[in-house]
Amino acid sequence: MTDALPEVPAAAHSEAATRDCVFAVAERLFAVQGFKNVSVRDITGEARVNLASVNYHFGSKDALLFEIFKVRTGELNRERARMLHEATERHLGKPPVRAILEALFAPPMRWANPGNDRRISVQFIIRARAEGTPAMREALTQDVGYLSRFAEALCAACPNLARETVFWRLHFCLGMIHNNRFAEFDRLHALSGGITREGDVERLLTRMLDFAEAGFLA
Amino acid sequence: MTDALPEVPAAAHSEAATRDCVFAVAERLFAVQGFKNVSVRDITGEARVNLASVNYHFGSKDALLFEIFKVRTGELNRERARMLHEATERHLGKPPVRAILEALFAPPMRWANPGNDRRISVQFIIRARAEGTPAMREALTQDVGYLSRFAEALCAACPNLARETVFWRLHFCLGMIHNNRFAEFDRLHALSGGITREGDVERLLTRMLDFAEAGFLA
DNA sequence: TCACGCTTCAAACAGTTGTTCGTCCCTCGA
DNA sequence: TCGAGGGACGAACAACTGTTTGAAGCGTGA
Repeated sequence: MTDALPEVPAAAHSEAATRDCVFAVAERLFAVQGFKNVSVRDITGEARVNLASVNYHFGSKDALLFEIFKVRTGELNRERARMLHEATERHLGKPPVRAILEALFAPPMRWANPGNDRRISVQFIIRARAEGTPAMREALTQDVGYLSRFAEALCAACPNLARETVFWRLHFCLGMIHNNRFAEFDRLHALSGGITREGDVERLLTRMLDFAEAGFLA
Repeated sequence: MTDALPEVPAAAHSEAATRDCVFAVAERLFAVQGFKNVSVRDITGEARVNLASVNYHFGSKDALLFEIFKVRTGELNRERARMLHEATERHLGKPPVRAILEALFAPPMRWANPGNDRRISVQFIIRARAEGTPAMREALTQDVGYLSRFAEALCAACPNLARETVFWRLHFCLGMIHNNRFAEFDRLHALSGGITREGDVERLLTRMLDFAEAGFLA
């Protein structure tokens, strides 16, 4: 065991390099292994920073998780809101169902494109939703704001549907997204005998929109 | 702290009462709090049995989780297969899409009915799928058998669809089910302002079938 | 009555966890 | 040149983790 060479001494930059590095490594490890399966030592070890860095820069391990969650969901929701806004303008205030759903589906799907930097962020968000802490769940419940805009747009696009029905179908659509985890893709791949490839994200997005749009207009 | 009264001394029955009790308590705690958030001491404490019971009866904490998972998924899949078989006979070997999807959706939805004993089992399965251990993921991948029967039935019911498309849409349907967690219902309830009640499970099942059937026939 | 098995029990084990402490380094402004 | 302060560092802490151990309790059949 002579490979414990310190090499570069954690890059003693004056900027907040260690903080960013901890953030990035933690996001990746959390996304792949889950929150409770990753220790502070795993993070600081892989990031080649001191053990105390997490508590110094973020306060606690839970606060680190919550910070990543806040940042990433904020980015995602802003992008979704932007696309919904564009669709609203493009369709003169009354976007059709498919355009609304595209604003909901496209950002996470495009970010999850293999090779995209944000791919791991999407996986983090999906996992965080599944095994979130009480603090995160509360934040999600209060964060209902951006989603309600989608709900209202859908209600306007489907005036013949009861509001209750629109909310349920929106719930079903969210389920379609949140099921797009690595493990689920692997399982689908095994089930289909290998004919389902997720390489072409745009194609998959079209598939999801076809399915969800038809379901919404049922 | 004088309330540590032993009361009934863990019910020294001759049958495997402790084993069953550990099984039931562990299932409930796992379902509500997640696997890593529940310690062996939490389980044995709530079950009022000795700490070593888990390792004695199940071998390890992981093996206990895996055992619960095997039992519950086995029950669920058998019920699904039974309903698919019935639908196949009822429709003379060619069940329509809706009947197939009902065989897939109805068992977990009916079990999740408030007041049903199996409600907590459904929540356990959903959570286990989300944060499963590698052993469970492997079991799920090999367990593809019962699902492939659904895939084949759907292919037969939709001869105009490409097989690839059928598999993807089946994947979307599974996402709709797996999103039915307590936390998601709470969030939907907050989003809709309280108009979405999950009390009537049959109604919800109908909603899911309406949505999924239309999506499949798109 | 004895001895054998299955089960339960209290206690301890060794390892890991998140967090905190005091010290050192290095940079920037006076 | 000096002093100050933000940051990194190694080390230690106390709590909790899953698991193991050896003894004790227990009912059953000989």
